[in-house]
Amino acid sequence: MEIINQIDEVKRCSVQYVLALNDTLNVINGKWKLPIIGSLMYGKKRFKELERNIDKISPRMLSKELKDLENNGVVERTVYNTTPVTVEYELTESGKTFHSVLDVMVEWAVEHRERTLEL
Amino acid sequence: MEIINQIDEVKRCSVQYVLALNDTLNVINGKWKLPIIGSLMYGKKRFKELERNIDKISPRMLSKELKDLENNGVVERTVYNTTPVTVEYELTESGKTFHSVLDVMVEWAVEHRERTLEL
DNA sequence: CCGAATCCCGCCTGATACTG
DNA sequence: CAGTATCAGGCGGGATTCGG
Repeated sequence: MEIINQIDEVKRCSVQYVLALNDTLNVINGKWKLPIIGSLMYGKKRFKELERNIDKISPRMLSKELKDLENNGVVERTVYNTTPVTVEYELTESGKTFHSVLDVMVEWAVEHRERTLEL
Repeated sequence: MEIINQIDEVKRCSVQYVLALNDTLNVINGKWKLPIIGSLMYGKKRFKELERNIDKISPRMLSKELKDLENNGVVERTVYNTTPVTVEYELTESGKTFHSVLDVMVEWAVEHRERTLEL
């Protein structure tokens, strides 16, 4: 058991660990990434729909954040040749599984609150 | 199964969920929180030790971030009446369990890389 | 409709110096 | 040692305008 913990600590210390952690942080960072992901959890949406769904976001920010998420492989963008053009955004498979990360974050916070209030 | 997923979605939509998520985000945000937590994972440390351990952090930032983490119940501060004063920082119980959140973030990132490279 | 380009501001952060 | 004080710079992000 002791040796197991040491192995885990080594793993946690590795460069790979830190790099992977950064990947996840990049999906989270900024003010709008999570609201966008949250909105897309319910299915594909168009640009304007997202803009309406997410409170107070400007098209500039929405565009920038969507591009980030696309580069990170979390969101997929599809353009349809209609006039005017229609663009749809949806979560990739990885994007869909991201809720598991969020769930753990929430779980920790809830337990943390209980532990903190106990004092 | 379908009904279960709906319950989960409702849960994820609730105000409580978002608030808890924010709690966790506050523990993560900024450039220095995770390095500090990581450094304290190996045991209690004094201010100067942390400053030496964490690359390029200024005392100003270290002080501020430690104060944040203390307010969030993740770090505990102990002052000893020596001359000159000795101050030790250590993770609270919640702080120690936080690695479980980090592990899940890393796990997601690793799987995400595999899925993305497959294409 | 779907953005790109531009301008601008606040605050977060870094650097440096100083105190109990 | 363990921080605080002060100033300056950069960058995230808001507002607005314009183009395909």
